[in-house]
Amino acid sequence: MAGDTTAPGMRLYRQVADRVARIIADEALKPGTRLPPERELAARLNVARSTLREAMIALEISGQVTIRTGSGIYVTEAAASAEDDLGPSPLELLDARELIEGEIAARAAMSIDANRLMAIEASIEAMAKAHEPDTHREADRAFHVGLAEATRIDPLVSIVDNLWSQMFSPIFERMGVLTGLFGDPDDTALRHHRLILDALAARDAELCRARMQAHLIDVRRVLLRASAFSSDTPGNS
Amino acid sequence: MAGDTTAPGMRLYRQVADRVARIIADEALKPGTRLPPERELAARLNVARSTLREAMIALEISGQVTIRTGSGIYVTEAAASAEDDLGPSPLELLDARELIEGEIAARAAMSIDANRLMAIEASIEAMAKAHEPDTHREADRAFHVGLAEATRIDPLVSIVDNLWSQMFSPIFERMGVLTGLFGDPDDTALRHHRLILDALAARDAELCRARMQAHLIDVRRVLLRASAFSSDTPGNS
DNA sequence: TTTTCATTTTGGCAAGACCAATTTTGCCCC
DNA sequence: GGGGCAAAATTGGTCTTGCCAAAATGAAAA
Repeated sequence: MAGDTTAPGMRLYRQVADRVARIIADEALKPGTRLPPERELAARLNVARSTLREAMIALEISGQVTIRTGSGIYVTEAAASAEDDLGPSPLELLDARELIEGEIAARAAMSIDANRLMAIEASIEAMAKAHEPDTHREADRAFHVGLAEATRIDPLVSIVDNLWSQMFSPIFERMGVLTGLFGDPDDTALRHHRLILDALAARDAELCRARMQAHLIDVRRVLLRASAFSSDTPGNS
Repeated sequence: MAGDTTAPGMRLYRQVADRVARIIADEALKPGTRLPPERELAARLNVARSTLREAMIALEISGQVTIRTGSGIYVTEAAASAEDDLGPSPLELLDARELIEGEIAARAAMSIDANRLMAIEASIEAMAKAHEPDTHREADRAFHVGLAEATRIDPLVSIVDNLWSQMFSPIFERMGVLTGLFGDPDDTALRHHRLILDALAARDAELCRARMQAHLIDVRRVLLRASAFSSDTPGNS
């Protein structure tokens, strides 16, 4: 995978933006460093200045560089670490999820309605029938997000959704954990989801919280076991 | 030129991007709608095509439009609601904060070290000495974020930080609530922060949670009182 | 009606020119 | 030598023109 970073079909300004971003990362340019002038960069990358310019605007919008009229283009803080940002460690994410989703489960038990209950049940069935990791994972996500939706507190939905997305950051993928979670022999996750659903239907907030926490602790167990096959420890950095 | 929406000092491509975004919002263009061709748009807005092009790339990067070579520029889903997206209602955000920050406080009580404790104490002192709303608000933020940091769970820091940022979305500002919070006669928030600090120093998790929740409930009270002066009710859409 | 293909439309990219903000340079004066 | 100031060089900002390639269009052919 040492090959090109960008597909040849992609528009030039994107390829250029990627290349410049890579230069920043590779040469470990400190925040505040000034990039070569547009004209020079354009010449070096064999593109017109207009194209180079579009690329820089793309980088500016995504917060990687700051353009100062008449002065130059400077790399920002975000850019320096953009490349090797592995995100929070999976275990840390699980810490956060245990703390938050436990409460969400409890709250959901009190505020859930029939429709949400059905939606969550549907996600469980979908997970049971899933033949591929992707489908399985998506159903899993639907369950946890659905629980957040049941609280009727929108910000919580975003938070759970975000935490979930981060679970599949590069480092996590590299550990091959998703397959580990999917390949769990008797699908403990599925069993746990069903247990939570029962508690939810019974409107038992305490039980919900406890079972959700137990579920996430088990995810941690699977996670640790899966990462044992990897040479790296899952600890951050 | 007609009354511009954006400051004249801003670079043209940004002004153009804003104007196009406003057109999309004003005319309520549905996702999938095709915008006029670049040449035509450029002419209508009195800018060069290259500039119009930079603006469209900015919009593309920020996910508001999709550009298809040889076909046209189409508005995406995100764009349609971008303009009138007031974000979650403040009360909803408080719901989320009560649920999450209560647990964070409890957890912080168990994992905080001397340094974090000092940092949090510093934020309280800063808030006490604050003469302007901005300074006061910043110290307030430092307190809540500091608490999250004390848990040593990074994702929680991001979450608290985000929730805090959203508290000051357009709708919230419009309600003049920040001044309301700042102008609180005897600064109840400051008193509450001190109480939480005490519980934190005593490593009393339960007390921490309770006091944090009490604090946020009080914030809600102030919030509601402040919004009473507004014609709009703070309820979500 | 369906298919094919030339035409038109639309975005993609390049090159050159000039303007405006900023930075640098060099000179004058103290 | 040091400080201040103005010209010059540097650098991003914008416009214009030109041509190419992909996609959509519509007429002609099957």
